Amino acid sequence: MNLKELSALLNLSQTTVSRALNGYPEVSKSTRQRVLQMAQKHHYRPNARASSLATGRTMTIGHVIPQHSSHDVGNPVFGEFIAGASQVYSANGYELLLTIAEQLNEEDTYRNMAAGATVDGVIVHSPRRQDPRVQLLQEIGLPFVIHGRVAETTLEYSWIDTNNRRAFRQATKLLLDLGHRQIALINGPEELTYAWLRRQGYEQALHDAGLTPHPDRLSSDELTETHGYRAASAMLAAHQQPPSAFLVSSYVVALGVRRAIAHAGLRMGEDISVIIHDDELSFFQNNDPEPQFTATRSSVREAGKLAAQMLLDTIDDLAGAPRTTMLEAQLTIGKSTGPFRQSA
Amino acid sequence: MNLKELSALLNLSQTTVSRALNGYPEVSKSTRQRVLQMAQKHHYRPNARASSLATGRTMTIGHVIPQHSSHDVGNPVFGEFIAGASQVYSANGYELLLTIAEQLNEEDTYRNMAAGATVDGVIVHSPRRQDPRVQLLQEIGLPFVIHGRVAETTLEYSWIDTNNRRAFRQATKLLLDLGHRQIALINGPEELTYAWLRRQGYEQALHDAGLTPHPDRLSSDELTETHGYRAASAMLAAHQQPPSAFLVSSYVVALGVRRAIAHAGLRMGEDISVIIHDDELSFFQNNDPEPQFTATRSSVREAGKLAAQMLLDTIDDLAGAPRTTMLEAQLTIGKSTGPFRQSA
DNA sequence: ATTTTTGCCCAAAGCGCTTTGAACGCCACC
DNA sequence: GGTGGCGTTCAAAGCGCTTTGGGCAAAAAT
Repeated sequence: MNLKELSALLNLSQTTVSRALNGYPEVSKSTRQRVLQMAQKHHYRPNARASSLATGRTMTIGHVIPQHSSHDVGNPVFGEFIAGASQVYSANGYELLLTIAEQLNEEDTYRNMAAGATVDGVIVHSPRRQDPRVQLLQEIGLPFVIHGRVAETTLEYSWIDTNNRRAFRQATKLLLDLGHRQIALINGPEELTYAWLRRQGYEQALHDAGLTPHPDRLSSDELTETHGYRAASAMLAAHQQPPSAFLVSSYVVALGVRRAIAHAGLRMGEDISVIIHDDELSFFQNNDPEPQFTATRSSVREAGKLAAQMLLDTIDDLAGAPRTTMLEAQLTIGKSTGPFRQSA
Repeated sequence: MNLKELSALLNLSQTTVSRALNGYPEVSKSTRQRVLQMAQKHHYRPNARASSLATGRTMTIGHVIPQHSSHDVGNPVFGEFIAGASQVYSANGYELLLTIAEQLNEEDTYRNMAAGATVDGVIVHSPRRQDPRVQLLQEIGLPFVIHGRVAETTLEYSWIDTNNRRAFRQATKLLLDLGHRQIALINGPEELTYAWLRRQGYEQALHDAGLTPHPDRLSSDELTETHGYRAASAMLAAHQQPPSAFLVSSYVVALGVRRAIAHAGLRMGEDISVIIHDDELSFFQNNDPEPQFTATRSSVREAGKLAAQMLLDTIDDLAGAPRTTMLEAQLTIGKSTGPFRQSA
C-alpha cells in the first residue's frame, strides 16, 4: 500500500492525503478523519526512503563504534549508552544506524554517511587523545556529538562527558585520607581520552599529597575481568610495597581484581581497599542492596540520552554554537574501602 | 556532489556514469576509468536513499531487541552477536539498523520496517516459547532469521540456535558422573525458549539418573551477577541438602555464584562444582590461560555471523525453503569442577 | 452586487538514483 | 551494397514521497 493507492481508495489527491497524514492545517477535519482511518485500516506507512529523498532528512542517526581491538565491540558500555540514546530517538521518530568500523575504514564510513545521505548526524564513540575525526566531520559537514572528548585539539565541537579527572582525583584523595599510600590504578587504554584523564586525576591527587606515582602500580589495558585479575595479582605479589588500595576503571575489571584479592588470601574492604568507576550498567549493578564497591558513579545510559538529545538539538539548529555537557560522578561509599591496615 | 553534477563534469550521461560505477559491462574500459577517477577525486557516493528507492532494495538489515525488562538492553550477548553480524553486513555492503522495542510497540516496529521499506530483512532476538512474531513477519512478508527458536508453533521459519538442551543435558550428566546428586540450575527467564530448553536438558539428565528435579534448586531470572549471587547464596544456606554443584546459564551469572561460594567459605572446584554456559563474550574470556570454569562453549559472535549470512542468503533467494542451523556447544573442562566431596 | 478572503483541494515538479528502450557509428558478413 | 550484429552511449521514465503554485467554490468584506 503506497500513497498513490491510498489516495485512489479515498478519491483524493496524493497531496491532500499526504497533508492529512502529516498534520498540515489545510485539510478539513472530516477528510483528515477519513484519511487517518483508511490509513490505519490498511496499515499504511509512508516509505521512509521516498520521504527522506523528498525532504532531504533521513530521520536516522549513526553510531560509529571504532574497532581498535577485538574487545571494543563487545564492551557492554556501548550497549548501555545506545540503550539510552535509543529511547530519545524513538520518542522523536528517529532510527539508529549502527556501524562497527575498523580504524582503517573509519574515514570512509563517515564520508559514506554524509555523501550517501544515510544519516542526519552521528554520535562519535571512544574519542582518542588525538583524534582526526573532529576535523573530518567538520570538513564534510556532518553534525556530530562526541561521547567523551578529544584532548589535543583547538577545534570546537559538541560533546558530553563525565568529569573523569575530578572523579579519580576525589577517589584517590579518599584513599589517601584513609591512610593508604600504595595506591594502584588499573586503567583503560590510555590513548583513549577518558583513561588519560583518569590517570591525570589520580596523579594529581598523589602529587597534592606529596607522593610520586609509581609505574609498577599502574596498569593500562582493555577493561576486561582478565585484565583486572592479572594486573592485581601481579601487583599484590610484589616483594616490596604491594598496593593496599586499587582504583579500578570499571566494574567488570573490578570483578577480576576481587578475584585476585581473594586468591591472595586477602579480604576486600579490610586488607585491601578498592574504588571503582561505576557506569551503572544494567547488567552489573553495584547495589545488592548496598554497594559492593565504593565507586564514582555516573550513568552511561543517562549520558546516552543526553548525547542523543544534544545531537537532535544540533540538527534542528545547525547554526548554533557547539554544545557541551559535563557530568559529575557521584562518590558513593560501599563495602570495598576501609582504613589502611599494616597487616596487608 | 551527485550523479548529475558528476556526469556533467565528465560530459557523459547519468546512465553511463551510473553503469560505470556499478560495474555494468556496456561501458568502455577507458570511460569507466575516467568515471572512477573523477568519482574518487570528488568523494562521490551515490545517495543511498535514492538508489534504494530506484532499486527497491534498502541494503540494510534490522535487528530488533525486545525490551522485556530494563536489563535486556544492556545484555552483552546482544553486543557480541551484533558484532559478528556486522562483519558480514559490511563485507556485503549492508547497513545495520538497531531498534530497541518495547513489547507493546513490537508489532508496530516490524510493520514500520516492512511497509516503510527501511530494511530488507530482520534478525529476531530473544524468541519466546510462544512468540507471535513468526506469524506476523510471515504475514507482512518481511524476510527474517531468528536467533534461537520458538517452541510452540507449527510454522516453518529460518533460525540459528545452539543445541541448548543437549548442552545442558551433557553438563548435568558430567556432574552426575562426578558423583554430584544435589545439582542446582541457575537459569535465565524461562519464557525465553533457550532457558526453557536448558531446563529440559537438565531435567532429562536427572531423570535418566533416576533423580527428580527439586524446585528449591532451580532459579530463573535475568542473567546478572546479582542474580547468581543471590540464588547461590540462598541455596547454599539451605538446611538440608544444599547443592554441591551449580549449572549456571552464563559467565556473568557465574561471577555472582563464585562470589557466593567464596562468601560461604567454600572453594569452587573442590567443595562446590560449577559448570557454566559460555557465550565466549570478548569481554568475559573464560581462559586465563586455562578455563576458569568448566563450560559448554558456543560462540555467540559466530552465531551472529552465521545468522547474518543466512538472512542475506534468504533475501537473495526468497522462494527458497526456510534455512536452519543447529550449533553444538563444546563441553570444556576447567578448574571449577571436581568429584563430589562429603565435606560440602 | 462586486470584490476579497478563506477553506479546501489538486496537478505537477522534483528529490537522486536505476533501468528500459532506442540510437548511432562501426565492423563483419553474405 | 545492403543487412545484421556489436559496442557504446543517451534520453526519458519511474521509484514514492513532499511541496510549490495554483484553482475553485463558499463565506466575508466592501
